[in-house]
Amino acid sequence: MVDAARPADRLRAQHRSRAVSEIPYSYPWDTAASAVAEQWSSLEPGEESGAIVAVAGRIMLSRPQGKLAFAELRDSSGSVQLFCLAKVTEDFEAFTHLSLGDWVGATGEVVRTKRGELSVKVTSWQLLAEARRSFGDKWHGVSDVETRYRQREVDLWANEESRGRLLARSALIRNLRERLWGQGFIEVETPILNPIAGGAAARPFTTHHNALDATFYLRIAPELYLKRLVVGGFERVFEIGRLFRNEGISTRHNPEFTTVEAYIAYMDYLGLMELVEELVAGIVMDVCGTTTLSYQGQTIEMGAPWRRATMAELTSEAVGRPVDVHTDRAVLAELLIAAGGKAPDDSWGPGKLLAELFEATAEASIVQPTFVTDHPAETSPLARRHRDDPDLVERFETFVVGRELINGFSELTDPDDQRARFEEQAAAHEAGDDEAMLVDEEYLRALEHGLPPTAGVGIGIDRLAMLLVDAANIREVIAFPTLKPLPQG
RNA sequence: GCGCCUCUAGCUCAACGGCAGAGCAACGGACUCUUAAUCCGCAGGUUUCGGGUUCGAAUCCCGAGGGGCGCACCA
Repeated sequence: MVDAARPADRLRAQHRSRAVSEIPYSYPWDTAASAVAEQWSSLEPGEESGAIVAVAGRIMLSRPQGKLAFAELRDSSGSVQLFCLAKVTEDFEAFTHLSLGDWVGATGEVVRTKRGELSVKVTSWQLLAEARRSFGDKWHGVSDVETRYRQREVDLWANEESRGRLLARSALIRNLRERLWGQGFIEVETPILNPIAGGAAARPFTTHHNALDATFYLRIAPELYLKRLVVGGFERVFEIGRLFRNEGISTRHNPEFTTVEAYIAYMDYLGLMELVEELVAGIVMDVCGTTTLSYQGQTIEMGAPWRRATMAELTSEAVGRPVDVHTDRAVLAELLIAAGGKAPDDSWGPGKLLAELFEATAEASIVQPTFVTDHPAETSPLARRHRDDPDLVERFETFVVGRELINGFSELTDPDDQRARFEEQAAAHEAGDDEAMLVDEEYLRALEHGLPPTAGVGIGIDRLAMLLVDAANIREVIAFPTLKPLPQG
């Protein structure tokens, strides 16, 4: 648990506080720990390189030994040993009293010790920060989950795997950006404070702007704004950013989470599926070095192409009889009840029933990346109607290990149809569905200026990161996951 | 929101109705090639909090709080 300084920690601070007044404002380091290992790997035991380097980092282990002292210094690139001698090292006595966790800058010659450890033979060094609190057991690290999430700085200091997970996430986002830039996309930013929370079905967070005396909602999706930018003439746009949904927290859900949404003019959902599987497979290859992932004991093949099947096909397969959006309502409702799904509501049409039936039966059993396509129009108010069936839309969702990872479609460009769909949603909202959308007049006006045929997609970055690093819990790939605030006092 | 589990020193864990302990780190000391160094010494606790049962509670019971997992919610 988080706590004020306990006696042992206070003692530690008192003993060492004298040194803090001498902490410099900068340190002129010139060599990363990993660079020492790479450049002087051929030094023989006992050999001295003649090269003087300055390194900086955190003391992870300290082994003072009389007139000698060894310490492991870690920076963001790796670790290097510091080797001190009373005869050579300035302020040697103080060095032997360093604590685990202290930050130090050190200058000296690169040598390999008699016992074969590549080291910096320190001539001068400086304390850069003292660790007034210990991080815990140098062997076991910190495993308490609450400490790991609430005090991520401690987790990162103590646990190599935690550092690796966040680094992989960073590599993923960088790779994604570079790929999209390379394909002619421009990166944009759209409002997080929205007068209407649109673009998805979810309960929003509410806030208030004092000067305007207006209610705002934290965005639940950037979709509508991004399409307005396409209307404005940006033919390929994307945004990487945080979305906020006021719903339950689970191993797969954090109230604020990160997605990339991308819109491409002149493309439909068929072209988009190809773009998306190539994009994601490429990222996985670059970050992991392979497209074959091991996730929670299962082997996942992320290489393109991915399986494609319609929602009706997969649902039919799962329930053992053919069903689709034209199947009689009563039959679908009965199958849904039999499958133990959500209790059917009288207001639900066959589209909603089919979607629920899919979720209750087929969804969880999809392990390998699969494009589930051709959703009911009823549950997809922003997607364009299917060219072969007006009760369906041209949409896909990608599921991996039973989870929705990606959602995309041919965008609805017709303002009249969009208004009709909004009005259906608003009616449902009126009837008590607080996740249904409202009519967004600003968006409708934008469509009236002309949205060309466009395909759009959203990818859950956190969930993709979970796959890449084999994390069972979304909190492992979020630096500071949402937690219940601790009681005051 | 519901169910099950869990909370002991800075960290990792013992003690399971009978004196609250160990290892690590911290603090003091010895040691001229260490690798989780080794050795000697010292200190560190309202056992998450509040009630109750009992001669006696970290341990059993009730309540509160934090956390984990599952369910629900999440197209």
